[in-house]
Amino acid sequence: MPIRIIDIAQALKVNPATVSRALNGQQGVSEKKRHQIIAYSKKMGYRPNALARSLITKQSKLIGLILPDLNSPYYARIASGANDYAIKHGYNMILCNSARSRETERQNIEILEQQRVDGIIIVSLSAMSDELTELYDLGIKVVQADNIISPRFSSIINNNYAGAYGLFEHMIKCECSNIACILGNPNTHTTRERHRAFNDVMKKHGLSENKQQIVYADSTFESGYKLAASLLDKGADSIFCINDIVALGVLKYCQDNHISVPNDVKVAGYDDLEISGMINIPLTTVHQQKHYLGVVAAKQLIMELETEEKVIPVKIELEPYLVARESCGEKLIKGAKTDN
Amino acid sequence: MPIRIIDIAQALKVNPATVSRALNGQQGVSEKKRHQIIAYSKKMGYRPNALARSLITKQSKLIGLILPDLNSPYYARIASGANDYAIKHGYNMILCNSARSRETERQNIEILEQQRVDGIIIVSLSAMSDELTELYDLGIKVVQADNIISPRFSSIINNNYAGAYGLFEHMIKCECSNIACILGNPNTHTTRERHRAFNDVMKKHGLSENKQQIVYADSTFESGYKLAASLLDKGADSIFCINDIVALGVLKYCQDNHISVPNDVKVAGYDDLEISGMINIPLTTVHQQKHYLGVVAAKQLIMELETEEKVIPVKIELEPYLVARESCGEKLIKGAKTDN
DNA sequence: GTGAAAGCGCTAACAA
DNA sequence: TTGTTAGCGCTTTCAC
Repeated sequence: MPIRIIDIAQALKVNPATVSRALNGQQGVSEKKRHQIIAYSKKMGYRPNALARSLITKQSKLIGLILPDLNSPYYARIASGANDYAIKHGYNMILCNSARSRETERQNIEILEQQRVDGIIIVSLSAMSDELTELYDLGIKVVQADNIISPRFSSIINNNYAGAYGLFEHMIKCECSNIACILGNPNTHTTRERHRAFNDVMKKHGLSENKQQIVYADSTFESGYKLAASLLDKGADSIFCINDIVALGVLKYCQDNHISVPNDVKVAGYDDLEISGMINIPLTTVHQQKHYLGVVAAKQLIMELETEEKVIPVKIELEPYLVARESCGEKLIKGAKTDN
Repeated sequence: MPIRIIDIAQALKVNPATVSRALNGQQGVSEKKRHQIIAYSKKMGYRPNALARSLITKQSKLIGLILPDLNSPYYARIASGANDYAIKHGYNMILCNSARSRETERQNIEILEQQRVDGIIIVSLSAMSDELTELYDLGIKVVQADNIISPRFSSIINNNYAGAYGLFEHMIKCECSNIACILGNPNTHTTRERHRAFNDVMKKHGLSENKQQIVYADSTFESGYKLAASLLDKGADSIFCINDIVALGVLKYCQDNHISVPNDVKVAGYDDLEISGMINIPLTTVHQQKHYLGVVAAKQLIMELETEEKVIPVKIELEPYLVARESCGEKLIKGAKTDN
C-alpha cells in the first residue's frame, strides 16, 4: 500500500489540507511546515494518487493518441514527437492503435472517454466525421494529425501539394517527359493532393496532352516491382511512386532487368525513409517532418486545453522539402550546372 | 459534464448501486431492470468514469510501457505488439519515452507510479537495478523486455546467442574464413551474446587462432561505411555487422568502390529490417520477432497481474531465425548444392 | 496559517 | 432483488 497524504498528516500532526497545500506549492503554509512536509514526503517516497486528484480537479493530465499503425515508421515518429512534447508539458499519453479500422477507432474513442483524457490527437485514415462531432458535442478537445476529417477541430498536416509540386518540377528539370505515377488509396487527402500537383505541373509545362499513366495500387514493394514492367513497356521514361517503399520495388525491378537508373529511367519516391539515402542508387524523394508533426499536434492540443477563451480551429500545414539524390539524375543535373 | 451513474439512477428511480450492478454484469438485478438500465445508459451515451472506479477497485487497468526510443522501428514494433495484446485484454497503455536516458527512466517510473498503473513493461538500455528493486518493494509488477536487468522480474528477450551462432555457421559454410565484426555497445546483453557466439563458432572451426578483427562502434550507417575500408585492408573476407543499418553502410562502401558482394566480400547484418530484402544485393541477416516480443511481454505481465499466487519470475527466450539472402553468397551455395 | 468538513463518481459491504 | 451507507485519496471551500 502506497503512503497517502493522510499518513503524512498524521505523522507530522498536521491537517491533510496543509499537506496538500504544501506539496502543491500553494500559499497559506509557513515555510517551516512546507519544508518539513516536503522532506518527509520525499523520505517516505510519497507518490500522489493521480486518480484521486483527477477525480476532483476534473482534469486527468492525460492525452489520448489514436494511430492507424505503430509498426509504420511514419506514424511511430508522429507518436514520438507528440509524446515528447506532452511529457515535457506535464501530460501523459495513452496509446491506442486503431489498426486502420474504423470500428476500432470508435472503440478507442470510447475507452479514452472513460479514462477521462483531457484531449485526443487522432491520426485517422477512415472518414468518421460522426464520431468527431460527438466528441465535439461532449466538449472533448481534439486535434487531427496528418489528415483532415472534421472542420470543427484543428488539424496539422504535411503540405502534400507543395511537396509533390516541387518534386514534379524537379523531375521535369531532369528531363522527364513521360512521367508515370503509382499512387495509393485515392480516397486519402495525401493521394488527392499529390495527384492535383501532378496535373498542375503537367499543365504548366504543356504536357497535359500526354496520355500519362496513373495507377492506383497498394503502397507496397511488390506493387512497385510488378507495375514497373507495364509502365515502362508503355513508354514511361520516369516513375513517381507514392512512397519510398514502392520506389524501392521499381528500383529493384530495374536492377534485376539491367535497366539503368537514372540513365534509362528516373525514379522518385516520397517520405524520405531513413534508408532511402543508403542504397546503391540513392533515392530522390520528399522529406516530410514526422516527429515535428507530432510535436505541433501536441502543442496545439495542449494550447487549446489550457486556454480560457473559446478556441477557433486552425489548420497548420508543415512544409516538406525535396531531397534530390541520384535516382532522378541529380548528379547529371549538378554536372550540367557546373558546365554552365 | 458527462452523465453519471446517479443521473441514470434518478431518471429510472432506482438506486445507484443497482445501476452499477446492472452495468457491470453482476448478479442481483432482475433481467427487466438490467435491460432497462443498459438501454437507457446506451441511449444517453454513458461512459463510466474509470478514475472513480479505479480509485475504489485499486486497479487502474493501465499498463505503463517504457521505451528507449519510439523512432526506432525495432522498439516501435515491440510497443505495437504489447499494445495490441493489452487492449485486447482490457488494459490501456501509457507510453513513456525514456530517450535512452537513465534519469528520464527514473522520472517515467515515478509518473507511472502516480498514475497507479497495475504494471510496467520496461525496455531499458541502462542498468538500473536500484529502481527496479524499489518497484519490487512497492509491489508493482514489472516485466523486462529485450534486456535483463534484475532477476527479480520476468524478462522476455530474443536469443541473441542462438541467432548469431546460426549466422556465423552460415558464414563459414559460405566460405568465410576471416570474419570481421562490427559490434555495438559492449555493455549490452545483445553485443555480449553475439560476441560469445562468434568466439564459440570460431573455436569450433579451429579459427580461434586467427587475428580476428573485432571493433565496437556506433550502430550507424556511417560507422559501417567508414570501418569497411580498414577492415578489408587488413584482410577480412567478410564482415558481420551488429545490425542491418551498419551492414547497409558496408554494402554502400563496397559498391562505391567496385568491390563485388558477395564475390569479393561477404556481408551480414542483424535485425531483418523491412527493406533488407528489397535492395539490389539482398542482405543476409537474422530475423528477430519484435511484435511478438511485445505480445509475449504484455501477456506475461497480465498473467502475473491476474494470478492469485505468488509469481516466480520467468525468462523467456524467443528464437530468431536466419534469413539467408545474397550478400553472403547464398545463391552460390544453392548452386553448389544443386551440383552435388 | 491552519483545521474541519464536504464531495468528486464509483463500488462493496451490509441491511432489508 | 433492491436500497442504504461508507469510503477510495485527494482538493477545496469555509471557518477560525
